[in-house]
Amino acid sequence: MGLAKTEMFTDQQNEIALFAKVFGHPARVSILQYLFKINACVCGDLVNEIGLAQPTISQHLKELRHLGLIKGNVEGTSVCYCIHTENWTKMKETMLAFLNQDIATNENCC
Amino acid sequence: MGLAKTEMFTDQQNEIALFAKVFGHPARVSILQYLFKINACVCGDLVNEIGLAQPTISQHLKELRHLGLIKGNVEGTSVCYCIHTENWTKMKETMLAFLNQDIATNENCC
DNA sequence: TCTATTAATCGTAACATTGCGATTAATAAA
DNA sequence: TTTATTAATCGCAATGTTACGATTAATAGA
Repeated sequence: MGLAKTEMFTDQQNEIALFAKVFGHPARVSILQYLFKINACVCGDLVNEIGLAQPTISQHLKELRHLGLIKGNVEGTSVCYCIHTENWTKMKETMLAFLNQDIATNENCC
Repeated sequence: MGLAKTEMFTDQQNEIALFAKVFGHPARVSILQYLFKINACVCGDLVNEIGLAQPTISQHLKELRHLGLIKGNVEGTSVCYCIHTENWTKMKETMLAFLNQDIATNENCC
């Protein structure tokens, strides 16, 4: 079908999946890493930096913005993007809780 | 097109995206959480636990297995699954490096 | 051997994602 | 006002994902 049956999962599980999904494309990973590296607003040069067409980058930026992980503000004809630090921290807590689940090694097992 | 242009990204970026992608569905998040909670091999009852059809669960398990995050061994007519702890730890390091990127608050910015 | 049980695989329908050319909207500069 | 610049949006083709009924394969138990 192509669409997940979100109603059978908890809000937390759906939230983790939503965040993970947005990291599930190397272009978005690359955009985020670049924004961290530059450590400032980036006005436009993401297209040159990443190497995908302008509409494609714009679409990836939109997804990141809609999840709240980046913010962009208009500056003349260009738009400046940077990491939304508060939301990034919140997202990180959710993801860390998932990744840091404890594994008490079970001997009578696989 | 539906397929990412992986050749324009680093191995690390593609790896992060691959791990994130597999977490990008609540059923797989749920399966992993259950395996952690039970903390043992789970023989078959994932279908009852999650609530999706058997072929669907089997497909999700296959993806988790192919990425190496779980392992399953045959036990009679059933198959027992559990977390692949070494690989989980490796994956965690990769993801943590990405999530923990430093944000030096930039004042002359957004 | 026959039958039940369990899980993988096949096939397919419905929907989502990715990428980009073309266009549009908004502002700046001339 | 006209023209350039920048980024969003539209529209679409190609491909991927999700879900599940039906089938198959493998083994256990009668």
